[in-house]
Amino acid sequence: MTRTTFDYIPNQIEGKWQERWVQAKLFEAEFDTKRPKKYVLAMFPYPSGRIHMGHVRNYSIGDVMARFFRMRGYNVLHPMGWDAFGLPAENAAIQNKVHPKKWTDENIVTMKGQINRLGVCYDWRREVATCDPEYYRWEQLMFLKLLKEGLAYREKRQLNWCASCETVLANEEVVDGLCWRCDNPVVLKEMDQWFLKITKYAEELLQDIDKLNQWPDRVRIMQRNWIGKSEGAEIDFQTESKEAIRVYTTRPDTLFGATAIILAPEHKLVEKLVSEASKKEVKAFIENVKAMDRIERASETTEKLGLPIGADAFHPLTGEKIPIWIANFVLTDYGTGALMAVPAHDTRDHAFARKYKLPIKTVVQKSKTGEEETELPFIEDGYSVNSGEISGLATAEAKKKIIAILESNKVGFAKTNYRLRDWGISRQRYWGAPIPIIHCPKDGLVEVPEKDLPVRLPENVEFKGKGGSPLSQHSDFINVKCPKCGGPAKREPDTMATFVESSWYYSWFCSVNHPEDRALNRTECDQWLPIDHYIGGVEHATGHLLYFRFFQKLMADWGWVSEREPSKQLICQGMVYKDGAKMSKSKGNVVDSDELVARLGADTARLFVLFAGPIEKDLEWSDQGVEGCFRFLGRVYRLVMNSIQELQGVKLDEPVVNDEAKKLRHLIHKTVQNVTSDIEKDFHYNTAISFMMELVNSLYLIDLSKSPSDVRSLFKKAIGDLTLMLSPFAPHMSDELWEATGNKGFTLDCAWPVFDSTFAKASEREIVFQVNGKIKVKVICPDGTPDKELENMALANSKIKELLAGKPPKRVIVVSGKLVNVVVG
RNA sequence: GCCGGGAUGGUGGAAUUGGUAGACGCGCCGGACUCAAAAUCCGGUGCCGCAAGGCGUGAGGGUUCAAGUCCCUCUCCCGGCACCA
Repeated sequence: MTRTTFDYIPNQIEGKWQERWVQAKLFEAEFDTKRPKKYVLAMFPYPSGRIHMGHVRNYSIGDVMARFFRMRGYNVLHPMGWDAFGLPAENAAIQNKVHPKKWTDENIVTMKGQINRLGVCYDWRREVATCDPEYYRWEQLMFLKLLKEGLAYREKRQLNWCASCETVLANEEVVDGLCWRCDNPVVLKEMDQWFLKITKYAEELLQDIDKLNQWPDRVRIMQRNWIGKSEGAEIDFQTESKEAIRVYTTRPDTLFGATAIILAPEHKLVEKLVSEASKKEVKAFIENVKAMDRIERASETTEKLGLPIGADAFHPLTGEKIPIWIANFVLTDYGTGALMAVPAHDTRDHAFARKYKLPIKTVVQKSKTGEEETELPFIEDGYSVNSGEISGLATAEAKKKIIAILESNKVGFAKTNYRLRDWGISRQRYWGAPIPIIHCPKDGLVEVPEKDLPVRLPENVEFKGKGGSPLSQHSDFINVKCPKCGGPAKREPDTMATFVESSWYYSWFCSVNHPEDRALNRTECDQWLPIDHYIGGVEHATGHLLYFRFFQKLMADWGWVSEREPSKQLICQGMVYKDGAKMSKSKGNVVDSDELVARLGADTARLFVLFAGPIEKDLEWSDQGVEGCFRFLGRVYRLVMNSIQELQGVKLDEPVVNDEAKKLRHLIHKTVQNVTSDIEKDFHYNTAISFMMELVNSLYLIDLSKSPSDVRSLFKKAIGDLTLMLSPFAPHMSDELWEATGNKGFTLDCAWPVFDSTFAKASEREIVFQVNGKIKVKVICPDGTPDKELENMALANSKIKELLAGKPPKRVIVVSGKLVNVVVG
């Protein structure tokens, strides 16, 4: 049989099918109640310029899912859009004098073209770019709703400020404490900012993590830690001034072991309580701490410094005097900004007490009777001692009881704390959604009336990179009339963080046509949500992936949607590396999607990123590996094309009589079974592909011209099933082969191949005979050979007999269909 | 420091509940085709050994008839958090 007549030339195949798919509106999804739904979503990209291999991998993973589920009979929603606001566009504007909108729009056109050349099956009717006023107007409405509900508020916070550029910098723009653009030192500047009260949902966000059993454990753990729930108590320590110091502790049972009260240097009471004698020293200490930059101060390795302020507090239960200190490691914004130091039962307090010679008082011991020595610091649970009424109680009991005592004395109460902070959304930037607020000298903060939404970004703006955000310098935008009093007022110059846009885009995709009077169409959202499979990088674990859960809960509370969790399953794909480093322009190890597609085709590109390893693991790029995938597709193409002539008129349902045919039938059914289960079971694409390769390798060994009719019939079935199974991975070539083998339509509209488990089961098995666990003999037996028979065969085997040398076996272990292990002494 | 995840041939990676380690791909070696090369097709390929055989899943112990898989100790690598009272 001649096998080199057909060349696999992807360029002649792929563009043609991409056009046909669009013409046929093949990827447009409409909800229908007759079929089960699947919402497959890959995290939408920032339109940075061109897509990179990480995108290719991300979208290929989703595309195979979408196509597979569709062939399996699901109604699949598979949309895509653009996270279009953000800093790089503005930097491009400053550096290259391009308007951010123009820059963004052009990038979207480029990237959309690149994605389409990969043949990804998106329903582009649902596309959204978040910089579209029709999108962000609803976000502005959400902000106003949050404000009304007290879930959006304004507060002073420190920001990175470059005095030279006169601008606020994002954390990632501060490189080693210097401005990334001008290399001048970055300072902290206190400014008013808007916050969203995500902490109100801390408990629900935490509780619901338990429901996300199809999310990777590491992400669930990261979110749990990020929310950081801790249970304890707040306790008041009276002072000589009128005001008590309130501390937070997770170990109220160690109250009797407190030998110092330590305040954050910024604590409000420091000034009131400081003794005349210590004033100067304390002031210097505070100045010193403030001079330290944030990163340095937050570092655990920074030396722990403290200073007594010359005043005492009184133990709430014993009245004992306890010195008040300030220390650099006490945080203002956690708990109450004050703590009781219990040196005997806290590692850090212990070190602090030893350094400054504070008394160390043991109030918890290891064993109830105290016969076992308690090594300090003893931070585990134990039994209270020297603790008045709670002495003798186990830690858990002691906690409960001491809280009851504190509550009855009105000096303390149980308290739950979270490490989760409210979400700061103000950005002193142009390229973002304006915050719909007006500052009126008379009426204060005034909401922009809903009828005036959206607050549009002005287009005629200058980008100098100096003097603050361009919006704050844009007088037409800034100077407005107060909606309340009509007097002169100023518009809020800040825009919203782009994480706000990406917190709800997935629900926008549920509609093709959007209602004019509401953000979302609830019916359509309820039809499609939650996302069934959400695919993206793990770097969003405690950012986007927390924010979008928060927004889903908000939207559910507003009655916009029913579901309280946005995504059932999360898949975090690994990163793409080359030469041991992340692909980046600066390292010069970038592989361009378009170039690859032009040279070897989209199908090869897709196949490689899926075959090179499991989707959740990092992937090392290999040009030779890519070639291998191209070779495989070429092999498939030639196999099918070369068989068309031979298979003319061959029927699919010939009775199977020959052994060779039976073997082939088994192989086909086994392959369908394995490919199907590998895709279904956690999307093991790499092994699914390898099973198809094995099938192809076997088919190549069959010489059709010499084969009986049952083999020819099965061969025809094999290439049909193969074409369909390959369709999600290499859709262009599959459609081409499907047509070439005399079929009509698209493989995506075909049903996924099915297998018969009786044929998928092997008729023969290789049985291993072991002596003391070492493999000695391998024999082929019919499937289902009884254990007893296998045992007899092993014992009768000449080789085994020889090894036993007449000794009687001590034990014989038979594992059905697998092995016989003969144990001798 | 704490919390996760890893370590398998020359290489990317496979291995249901403990039951034939190394599927599939790459690379390499050989063969066919060709004047020749490329492409293609076929075969071989964990290590040591001529062979019989032995040794092999980061290191060392253990449990078991049987361990990549379970338990203990350790080394190294990657990721997250980083004084959270």
